[in-house]
Amino acid sequence: MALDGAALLRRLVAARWMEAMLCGSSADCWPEIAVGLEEEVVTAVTQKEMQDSGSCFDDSLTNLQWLQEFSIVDAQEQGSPLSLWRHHHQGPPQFLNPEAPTSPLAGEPASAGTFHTPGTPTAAAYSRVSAPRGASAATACGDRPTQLSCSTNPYVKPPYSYATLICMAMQSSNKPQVSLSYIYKWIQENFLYFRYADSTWQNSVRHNLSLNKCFIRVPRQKHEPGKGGYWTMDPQYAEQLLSGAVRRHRSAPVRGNPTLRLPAKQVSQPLLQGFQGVTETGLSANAQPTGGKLPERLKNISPAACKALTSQDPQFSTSPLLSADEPSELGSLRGVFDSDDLLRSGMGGDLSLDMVAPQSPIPWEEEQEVTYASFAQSSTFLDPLQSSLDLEDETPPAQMFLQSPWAERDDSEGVNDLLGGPAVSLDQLFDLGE
DNA sequence: CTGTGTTTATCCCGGC
DNA sequence: GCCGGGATAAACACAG
Repeated sequence: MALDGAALLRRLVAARWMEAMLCGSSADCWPEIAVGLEEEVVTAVTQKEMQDSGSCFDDSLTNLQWLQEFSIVDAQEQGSPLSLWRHHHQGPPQFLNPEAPTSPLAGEPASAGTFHTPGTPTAAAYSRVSAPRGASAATACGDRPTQLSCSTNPYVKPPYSYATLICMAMQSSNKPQVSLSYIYKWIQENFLYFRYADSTWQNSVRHNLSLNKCFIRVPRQKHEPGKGGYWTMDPQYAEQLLSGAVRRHRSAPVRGNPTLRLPAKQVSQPLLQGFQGVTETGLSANAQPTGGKLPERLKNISPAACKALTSQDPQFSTSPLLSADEPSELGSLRGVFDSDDLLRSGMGGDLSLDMVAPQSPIPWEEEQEVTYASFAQSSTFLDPLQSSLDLEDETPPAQMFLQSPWAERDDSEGVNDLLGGPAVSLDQLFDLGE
């Protein structure tokens, strides 16, 4: 799959932007981020050009001086880094296109330790989980401790209800309906927690799909191979959600976090240290005294590998901020990264939401009404009966898609073709018109 | 057998 | 304290 410079930069900027947003003391992070980002872009583009000499790349895209001038402190006044980019380049960035992949994961695998989810950084506060205490603090902002993201920290359960997660998956698909396996895949791809958690969360997803009236099962066509049906969202309930019927997710019990149920004797030392760190920072009060289950993937991690993992991967890094004073830190962060501001800036043309979503999970936490409104108004959720008529064969392309759902796609075989659904821009989703 | 879908029960938490 | 929403767990049925 071709990865042009535009898509590359889009992802890198988005990823670094989210890192900065989630960086607790990130007021002056951007210059550092920009330097690193510029190096990344140049390096990647060079490699790209070596691989594909036929492609041309806008030099302006690698000029990140605008980014170095950006300060998080000024974010609320200036808008996003993207707005600054526009200011410098006097026009909409060309790398913004609605054909963008539906997740930043394609270019930024979780293993890279970047933040994929522009969700509000309330996840850590939500579950009161901190990263392994003994882990090194690899950060995106020099030696500053990094706020941990629910998307990159396997200890932090996302602050979203399962219904929300399902909605997010549905939205990201740009498809009228999605399969259960797609929902699984999307959640796992976007939230590291669910990669390492045991599969009980999948039961919860199924439970939610069945129980929640928002979700409608669309039977698979008889001639279609495969198991199960498709799931879509009822616009009627989306409307209800729009009217405020949906509440924000309450603080979640921590009992579901499998890493917190690990019997000490089964846990390799770095993880155990992390577990102890977790329990020593106030988590124990919330933790359930249930028996431990060690996620299979973690069971097989040798101490050495685990040590390497925790020392190299920011997702396992520790953050002293995520402890007693975490709420206040996150509160301030939430203010900086307030999604309403994000939307307002998008309405003002300062921020193209295409960059933030729906390619990736939206900051849902604070403005679910808004985002659910987007569902109500989105063409993504169609009449299931009508949708079923338009259902395309999922099998071969879907298998490919599920194996690499966020892989970069050429326009010629764009996501729309693959997904069989209409492309929904964020302008449509959020109805940003006056 | 595995994945999917449904149902029931229980617990936790926040709001009232 | 009660109630509702959400999470978790489990059992069961069904289809491929």
